[in-house]
Amino acid sequence: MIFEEEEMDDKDEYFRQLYALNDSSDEEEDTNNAREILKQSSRPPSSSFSVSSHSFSARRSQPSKTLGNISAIHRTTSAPASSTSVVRETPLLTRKSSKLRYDISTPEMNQTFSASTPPTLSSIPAPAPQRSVSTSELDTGPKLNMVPSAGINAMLSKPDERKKRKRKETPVILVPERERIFAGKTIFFIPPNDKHSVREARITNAMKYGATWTKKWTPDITHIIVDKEYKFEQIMGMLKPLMKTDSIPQNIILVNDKYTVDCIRDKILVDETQSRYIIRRDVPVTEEQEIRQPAEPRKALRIQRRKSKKDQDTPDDHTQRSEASTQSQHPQDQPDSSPGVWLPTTNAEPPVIVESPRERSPMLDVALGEGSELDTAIAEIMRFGDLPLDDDDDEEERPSSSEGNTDPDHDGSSEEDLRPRRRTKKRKKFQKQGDANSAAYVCMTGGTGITDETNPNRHTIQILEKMSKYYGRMSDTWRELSYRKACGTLRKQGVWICTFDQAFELPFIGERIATKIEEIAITGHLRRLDNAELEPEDHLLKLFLGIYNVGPVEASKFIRAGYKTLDDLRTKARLTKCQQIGLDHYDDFATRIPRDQMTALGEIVKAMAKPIDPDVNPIIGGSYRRGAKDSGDIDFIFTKPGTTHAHDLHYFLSSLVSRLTSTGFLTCALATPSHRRDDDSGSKWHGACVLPGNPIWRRIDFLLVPESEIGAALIYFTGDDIFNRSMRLLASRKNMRLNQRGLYKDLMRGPGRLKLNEGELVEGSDEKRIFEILGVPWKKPENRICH
DNA sequence: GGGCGGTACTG
DNA sequence: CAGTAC
DNA sequence: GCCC
Repeated sequence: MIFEEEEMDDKDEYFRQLYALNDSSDEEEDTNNAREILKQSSRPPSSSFSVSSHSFSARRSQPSKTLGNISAIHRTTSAPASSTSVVRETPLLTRKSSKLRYDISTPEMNQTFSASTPPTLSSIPAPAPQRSVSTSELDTGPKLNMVPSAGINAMLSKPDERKKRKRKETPVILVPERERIFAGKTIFFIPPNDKHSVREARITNAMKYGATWTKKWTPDITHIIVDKEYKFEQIMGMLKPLMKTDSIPQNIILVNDKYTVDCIRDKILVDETQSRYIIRRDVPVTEEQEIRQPAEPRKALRIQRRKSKKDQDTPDDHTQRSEASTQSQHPQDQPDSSPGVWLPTTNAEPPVIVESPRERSPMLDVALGEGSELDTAIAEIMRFGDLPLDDDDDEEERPSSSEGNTDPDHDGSSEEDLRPRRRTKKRKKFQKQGDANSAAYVCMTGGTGITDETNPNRHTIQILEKMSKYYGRMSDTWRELSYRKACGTLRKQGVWICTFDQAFELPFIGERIATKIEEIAITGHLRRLDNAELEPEDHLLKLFLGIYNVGPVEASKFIRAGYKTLDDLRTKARLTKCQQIGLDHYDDFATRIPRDQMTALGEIVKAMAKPIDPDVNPIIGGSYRRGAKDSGDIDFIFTKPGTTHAHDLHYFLSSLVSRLTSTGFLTCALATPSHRRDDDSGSKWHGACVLPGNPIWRRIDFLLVPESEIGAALIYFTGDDIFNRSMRLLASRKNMRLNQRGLYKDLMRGPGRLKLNEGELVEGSDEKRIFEILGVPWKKPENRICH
């Protein structure tokens, strides 16, 4: 399929450049069980592994050890060679400039490529200019070489029309006229293409704000934006032949790539002479270069980014700051519902913003009452000052908030200690800790599953969800969980979370995820994910894990055995009965069930249940009860007044199942209540069913619940997962225990949180009471979507 | 540095 | 008990 | 991964 091919190419190219740029991705040293298992097994078969699998004693003697090792590896080892070697590839960029070639051809060099010609006048209506020109001529040939020695000419994509690769050409949508800070500016980027996604985003953004992008040297260039990898000498080497002079004209602003970012962020053309925009030199500054590239910014701004700002923070600044920051958001993102905030339409843009974004006047803090519109805007600016701008060169930022300083309230008291405490320790509101402090529990706030297109964080969530799933595949349980929780938080935000600080403030979003959120906001990608999904094993894992009853261990075994396709499994692998079914209906089970079909299925079951026992009350749980538009499977809870044991409903279940089976509604059983021990339980039935007229097999679950436990069971079967776990965790923090049977109190836990007793049942039948007792505000099912 | 929900069914 | 699923 |  052509499309995919192209996609691949794009990706390929993307990574090539990515690595070449030495964007030291924040490589985690995470590896994973599955991969490790695979690795282990890829050793020669003679290794101990095969022995252990054959010899009971060997296996017996090792098991825990093996596991221990694995998880140790899992945690601490550096990534597998394969991934590190790729990433660490050294940049080709720092080659000597002496090798620059000056073979710049002159002819049509003077043609501006600005997409749809300069919207020079800010009065131009704003027919979204297409960036088509700029992107249409992606060079596919000898992959564009970003080595400076190749010179600009080589960097320019050849307009050859060989296979024209169409790329999604998202037209640039201009921001409102008055925000077009780059209107009338013509920008020349180095390298002069948009092949690197980060640069592409940068260029697109600039154009959104009114810039004209030129890929060729023209007289009307006003700005040159240079990727940070380039040294001054290299640039001059490249530019001289174009300019035909030895120095850059006075009227052209030469800055590094932080410049546009800052300008857009501050909605103003920032002072380009700041040192942070200077392009570094290889050699100590020789000033025979009379270019307008001040070695030191003339205006010694004391704005040395967040640090200095932080240092000025007074203690009370803290409180205000944190208070404000939980409330304020980027103005343009404020949901109109919030009162007292700055709205884009109210053109109440505080002048202070433009004046001197970075120098906050203490006066302002005083002058503005809380809740004032400016207030939030200012808080925002203050946050900006705190931004870990995208400087990657002097890496090692983000000191991992490791200061043990737990009470931010009175630490700087003695003096403005210069201790660069970067951020008020991530202190989520809630200080009451006598009791389980509630911020940590999603169930307290619930979640609105605003997943639809209206959610401003949709894209970010999608990507983070992929990360979560990826880690799930890798059996990295805890990272998976973390990402899911982060998604839940993000989902609840009414505004677009696009900066590190913004994200970091939120519960369940820490340093690492906040960084990723910012990256996603800026580039639209997450390198870590792009990376991860490139791993070939990952595809297989994904494939095999899709089989019902195949988990990480089995899937790894399959991969280890060399199976590549589902057909391989069909013909070669030994599968359990359930797995066989799962395989046969791989696509079926992967297909979501639309809500109306859920309802239809429900009607069938209910109709069948009625004659068996009219008192039995069937409830559809799961995502359906949460109001989902579609579901992965359908869950039924059967309960009946007066029952106290699931056992009381066994007769019902067996009758129901046999009747539904005979009508052809149920197509198979995957797990049936065990009668092995007749203690109790035996309350669960898993299988598959079909909707008459529809060949797709659907997963269906039945759960028998005595009336006395229905409340707890509803919670359990309504979910979602994260909500449940959080409820249970909360319970356990209160020395209680919540399971699908009920809420128990006075639970004693020993070391290692071993259960010492069962606890005393306090509530099982009333869903709301359980919330109440746990101190959780009642949440309707549709507000329990946290994942 | 240790937590991370708690249970039921299969083989 | 390990593995899987809910 | 995040939180305590």
